[in-house]
Amino acid sequence: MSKKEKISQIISRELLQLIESGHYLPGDKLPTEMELSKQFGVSRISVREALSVLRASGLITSRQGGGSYIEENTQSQILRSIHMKSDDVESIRHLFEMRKILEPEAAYLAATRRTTEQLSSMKHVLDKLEYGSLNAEQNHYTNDIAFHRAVILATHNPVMIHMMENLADLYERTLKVTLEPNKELKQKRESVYQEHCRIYEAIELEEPELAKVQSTIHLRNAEKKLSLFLQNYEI
Amino acid sequence: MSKKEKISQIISRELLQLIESGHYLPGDKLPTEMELSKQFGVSRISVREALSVLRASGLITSRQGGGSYIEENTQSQILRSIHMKSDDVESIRHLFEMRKILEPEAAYLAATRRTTEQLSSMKHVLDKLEYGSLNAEQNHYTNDIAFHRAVILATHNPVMIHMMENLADLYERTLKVTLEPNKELKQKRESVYQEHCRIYEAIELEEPELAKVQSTIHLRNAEKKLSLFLQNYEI
DNA sequence: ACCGGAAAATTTGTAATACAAATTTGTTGA
DNA sequence: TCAACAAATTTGTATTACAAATTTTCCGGT
Repeated sequence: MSKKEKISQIISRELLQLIESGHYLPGDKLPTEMELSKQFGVSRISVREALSVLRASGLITSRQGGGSYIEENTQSQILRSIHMKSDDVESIRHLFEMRKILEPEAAYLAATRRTTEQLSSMKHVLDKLEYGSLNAEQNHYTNDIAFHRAVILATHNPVMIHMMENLADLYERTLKVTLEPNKELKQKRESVYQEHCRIYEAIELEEPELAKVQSTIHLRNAEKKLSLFLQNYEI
Repeated sequence: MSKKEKISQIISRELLQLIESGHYLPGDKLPTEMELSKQFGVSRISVREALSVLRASGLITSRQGGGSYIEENTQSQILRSIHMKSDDVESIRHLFEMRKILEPEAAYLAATRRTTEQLSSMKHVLDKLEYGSLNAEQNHYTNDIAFHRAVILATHNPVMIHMMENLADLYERTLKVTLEPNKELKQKRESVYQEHCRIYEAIELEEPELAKVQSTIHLRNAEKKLSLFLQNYEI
C-alpha cells in the first residue's frame, strides 16, 4: 500500500525540486546520467526515466553527446497540444483573432482594477521604450511584450493571466511580423508607441470604455500591418 | 541534418496519433511493451521512452504487472497551474468573467463560419434537451456543455477551441451553480433552454451581431442566478 | 602565438538480456 | 461454487555493451 511509488518518480520529483528551488538555473548543465545514477544510487535506466518525464514537461532538453540542460522559462504547452506550425499563416490569423477578443477586454478590466504600482510599472516600460528608441528591434519585442503583460497583470484575473501566459510565445510571433524591419520601421514603431501611450492614459484615468476603445484601435492598426505582411508572405 | 529525431520520439508521435484518431479509446489497454517493440521494430527501451512521454502528458497510465491503459479525457492542467480552489467564490467569479468575454465572441464567429453539419449538431443537442426535459439534472449539465461546445467548435479557431477545452471542467462548476436544484429549478431550465434556442437561431441565420447579443443576454441572466447563489454561499 | 582540424574523451541514445515485483489468469482442492 | 495457491504475464529496474553526437584535447602548420 505504501511502496507503490516508482524509483524514477522519486528521482524526477527530487530533480524537480532542485530545479524549482533554483539549485539548477535555466541554462545550467545537469550532471551526466552516470553521475546522477551514482549520486542517487540507482541504475541509469531509472535516471533516464526520470529525465524523460522532465523532458516531456519541457523543463530540460538533452542532446546526444552534449548533455542535459535546464530549459528557459517555457510555459507554453499550447503549441504542442495544438498542432500549430510556428510560421503558418492560418495560425497567426487565429491567434490574432484571439488577441482582438481578449486584449480590449483586458484593457477594460485593467482600467477598473489597476493598482498604482501596476500603473507605474506600465509607465516604466513605456519610458524605457522612449529613451532607448535607438536600440535594436530585439529590445522592442521584449518591451512590447512587457507592456501587454503589465496590462494583463492589472486585470487581477488569474484565468486571464494564465491564458495570456500560455499564448505568450505565439504572441511574440505576431509581434515579430507586425514589427518586421522594413523601410517604414521607425514610423511603425512610433505609431505603436503612441497607441500604447493612449491605452496607458486611459488606464491611468480609470476609464475602462476608453481603454477598451484604444486597445481596439491599436489592434486594428496592428491587423493592417499584419495583413499587409501576410499578403507578401503567402505565394 | 535530417535524422536528428530520436526513435522514441517517432514512436510516441505514432502512438499519439493512434490515440487521437480514436484507434485506442479511453480505458483501452495498450499492447504490451514487447508487442509494441516487435510491431515497430525497435527495442523495448525505445518503446518505454515513448510511453514515458505519454505518461508524463497524462495520456496513459501503467501498472506494473497490469499493463498500460489509455487515460480518460483529463485535459485541464489549468487548475493545477493556477492554484484555484475548486469551489472558491473568487475563482468562480474570475472564470465567469472570462466566459463573458469569450462566449459572445465565439457565438459571433460561429455565426460567420458554422457548417451545416455543425448547425445540425447544435440542433440535435437542443432537441434532446427538449424531449428529455423530465430527466435528471445530470443530463442537463452534459447537454448544456455539449451545446456550448458545439458553438465553440463552429468558430473554427483552434486557439479558441483549445482555450475552452482547458476551461471545460472549471466551466462545469459555474453551470452546476447556475443550475443548482431549488424551487425555481424548472423555470431556470426553461429560460436557459430558450436562451440557447435564440443563440442557435442567430447562428442559423448567420447573423453574427445578433448571436453575440443573444449570448450576452444569456450570460447576463446566468450571472444573475450566479450572484444570487453566491450571496447565500459566502457566510 | 594562433588557427584549423583531426583524434580522443565524454555523454546521450539504443539494444539485448536478465531478474524483480506486481498483476492477471488459470488451476486445484475442499 | 469458491477460495487459495500456482503459473503466466507484464511492467519496473539493473547490467552491460555499443552507436552516435558532441565536446575537449592536442598537434601540426603557418
